[in-house]
This record gives sequence, structure tokens and C-alpha cells, in this order.
Amino acid sequence: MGTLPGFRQFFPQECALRDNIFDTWRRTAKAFAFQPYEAPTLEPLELYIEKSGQEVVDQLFCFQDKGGRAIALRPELTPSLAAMVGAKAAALKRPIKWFNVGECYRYERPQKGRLRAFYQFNADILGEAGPGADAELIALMITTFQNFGLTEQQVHIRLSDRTLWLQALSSWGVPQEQLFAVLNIIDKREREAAQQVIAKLEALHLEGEKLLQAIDHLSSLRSLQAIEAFLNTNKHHEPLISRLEDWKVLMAQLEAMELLPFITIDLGIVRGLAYYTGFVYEAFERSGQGRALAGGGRYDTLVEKLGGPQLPAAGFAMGDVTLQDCLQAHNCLPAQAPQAAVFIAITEESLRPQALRLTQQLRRHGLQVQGTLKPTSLNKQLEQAQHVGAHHALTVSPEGLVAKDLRNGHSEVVKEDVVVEWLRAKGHSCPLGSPFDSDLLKC
RNA sequence: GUGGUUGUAGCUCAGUUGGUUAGAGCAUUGGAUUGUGAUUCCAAGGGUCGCCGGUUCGAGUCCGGUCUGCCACCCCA
Repeated sequence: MGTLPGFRQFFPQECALRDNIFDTWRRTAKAFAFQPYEAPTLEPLELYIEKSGQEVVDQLFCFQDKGGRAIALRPELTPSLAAMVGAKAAALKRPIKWFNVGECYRYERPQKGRLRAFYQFNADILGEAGPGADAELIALMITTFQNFGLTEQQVHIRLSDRTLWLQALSSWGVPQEQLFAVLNIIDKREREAAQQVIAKLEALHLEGEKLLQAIDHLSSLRSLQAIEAFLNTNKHHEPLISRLEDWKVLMAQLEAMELLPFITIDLGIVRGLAYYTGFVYEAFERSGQGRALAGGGRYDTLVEKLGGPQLPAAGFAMGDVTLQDCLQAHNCLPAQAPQAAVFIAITEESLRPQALRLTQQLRRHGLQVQGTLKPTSLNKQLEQAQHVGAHHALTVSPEGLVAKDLRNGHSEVVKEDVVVEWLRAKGHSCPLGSPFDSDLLKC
């Protein structure tokens, strides 16, 4: 029996790679002072109906549990987060900056960059309505890419704004009740022929041709100045002018953080998820290859819809599958860490007790240490030392302790009572630190 | 969900117009040698040829179905 379609087994090599990615996610989130939280993987089906949009609902992994409850494996984290924050909102200091690394599930046809079970890095800011929160999230997204070694030549963020669209459409005479239908049409515009789009707009009793022309033009603009100039031809539409002020603040902050090279203004992005309300963005490879690496935006009404207080919110998610493909394509996969740093060998079996004492001593200092588990020739032992990637082999012999640098072959005799200091001097850090502060970097 | 494509040892692949006990390289394990390692040599394990059914005296090879992987649609992480 194989694994279920779209699910993965992680052998040690894949596991190491995955954990490397997780580490970078967590490290970067903590550098931005986000706090880790956890939500259930299984949630009531109801949490996703009507909140996430039809597309997500269609891909839900859902079933009935033994108690007859309709439940779903989480397809994303945002509704769970919004519910959690909503429940305790009154007691939480603002801004609320939380992150999570966890598995999500979507029942869809697996292919490149898309599986049924995948890990996501989620980061959200709640309780701050201004563009400073959007800037911080976009900065976290970009810095994460940078920490993987990706540059602005390789990836970029396509930045858009649903608020701007809604106001522009209103000013063009689209009635209130049709705004979201038109937004959906814009979302699919990139993949549809003009005639089809016009037909869809006319079905809504709108001036298809004229409206499409305006939509296409606005989507094609790549600078704030150009957008401003275009919208100003509509004369003094107050909300539009104040929205452009938000844009200026956002762009100024991104510029101050020296992140502008990563940003492409592209109003062609609208995003399918129903709950987005303001700035929205998706990260892609510059080449246009592959799927979205990350996506996010503002969702100011979701917390309230889930029964919480009115609370502004924004966030993004980054997936491991698509990110791994991208890192591989750009030669940014992290190097594999060795299995052991130090190998303890013995010249004869009678020395094993002494070797085991030394092994344990080094392990208690947090070094990664390995020896053989059964009688083995010295040559085999050193071969094994090489195989597990150890930098040094310590051979216990009747003449004393011989330390060999396996990278250059040099050997020297080391006194056993100074071996820890000797290894430290040779660059062996203690990756675990003292046994009790080792969790600082984990979440 | 729709369409296309794929499937032989852990991995990469051979396997002639259907014809006896299905092969190689790498990897793994064991042994020999070198006696504080990366060499060399020898050997072994490992495959109901994705699965089910059909055609045939005979199927890894032909046909049908099915599953999985991959690609596109769809959409997104």
C-alpha cells in the first residue's frame, strides 16, 4: 500500500530539508517579533462555508466524525486564527502579531507545486488598520525570501488593492450590489479572452466593452503616479484620493526598508478568497515559472463575521511545496547538516568502556557524537565516521587519545581532560547549548 | 472534477517482430586487501515487470479497465 495521493513520506533527507525551511520561517518571524500560536488541524466544516469562498469549499477534505459532526481538515489557517483572536480579543495587546508553521489540506488534483497535504508559514497582524501593518507583513514575506538566499532578480511581489478596485468601479458607475461579481471577473481576466469578459459584464447589465477597457488599463499600470493620473481623470472622487494616500504611506515604508526592488504594482491580482478587503499581494518567481510562492492581504471583516468584535486584520501564507521547487531552481537549497560532528573510534574492543565514557561526556556538552555499536575494524570505523559527515574522529588507543581531522587528514594526540576545549577551539559549537535553553529557536 | 501522458530491483535505465529460470550501473550488506578512512577485488540480498481482466500454446512485450505519478484546465501555498 502506498501513501494517499498528494501526501508525502519524509525520509531523513527530506525531513532535514523540511526542517531547514521551518527553521528559516520561524527565525524570520521571530526577528519581526511575531509570536507562535497553534490551531486545531480539524475544525467544524461550518468554519469554512461562506467564509473562504466557493473555491476553497470545493476542495475541502471533509467528512462526518463518529459523533455525526460535519468536520473538515483545515484548508488554510486564517479562519482558525480569526476565531481564536476573536474569542480573546479584549485581552490581547495590540498590535497582535502571530505566526504559525503547520500542515494544511486541500482535496484537489496533485501536480507540480500542489499537493493535498502541505505546510504553510502563516503570519498575521490584527488590531492595526493602517498600511503600516501591510508594510510589516510584506517586509516579513520578502525578508523570508532573502533569508533563503532569493533576490529581487528571482522573486517579486505583485501588489494590488481591492479597496482601490471597489472605489474605482463605483466611480465608473458599477452599482454597489454588483461590485463583488465584477471583482471576480477581474480576478479571472488574465486567463480569459476579451469577448468572454465583455459577455460576462454585459450579463450584469454593464457596459462591457467600455468597462473592460478601463479595467485592462488600470491593471496594466505599474506605478503609483500612473494610477493616480488615470484615476484623476475621474475628478475628485474623495474616497479614491484618501486611498491613494494609504498607498503612498505603504510604498514609502517599503522604500525605507529597501524592499521596493521586490515590489511590482499589479492591480491584475484580486485573489479568489472571499474575505479579502484591502491590499492584496502574491509572490511569484520573476520568470513567471511556477505557482504563487506566497499570498496574502487584508481581511478587516472576517473576525466579526466569525462572531468576534470588529477587528482589522491582515496576513499572508507561504507554502513549502512551491517554495522548495523555487529554491531548487535557484540553487538555494540549504546544505545538509552532518549526522554527527565527532566520531569516537577504538583500536581494540577492550577500550570500549573508556570510549563510551568519553562519548557520553561529549554528548552532555551538547556535541553530536557517534561511535560503532558493535566490534568493527578501525578502518571500518573511520569509514563510518566519514560517512556520517563527522569533522573529527577521536580514536581511543592504548597510547592515548588521537584526534584526526577528517577533512585534511591531520592527526594529533590530545589529552582527554582538555578534549572538550580542544574541539571547541576546532570550531565545534554546541548546537544544543545548555540542555535547558535549547528551545529558544523552536516554537 | 475534465483532458493528455506515464508505470520493469531503493535510484537511473536495458529488455530485439510476444518464446525457456527478467538484466546492467549506482546504492545496500558481507568478505579480502591497504592496517588511523575515501582505493581495488570478490560475493550476496533485493523484482508475482503498478494492479485486475482479456487475446494467445505462450504476455514485461498486444488489448481493455483501474490505480498511482507527471502535465494542462481549474485554482492557489
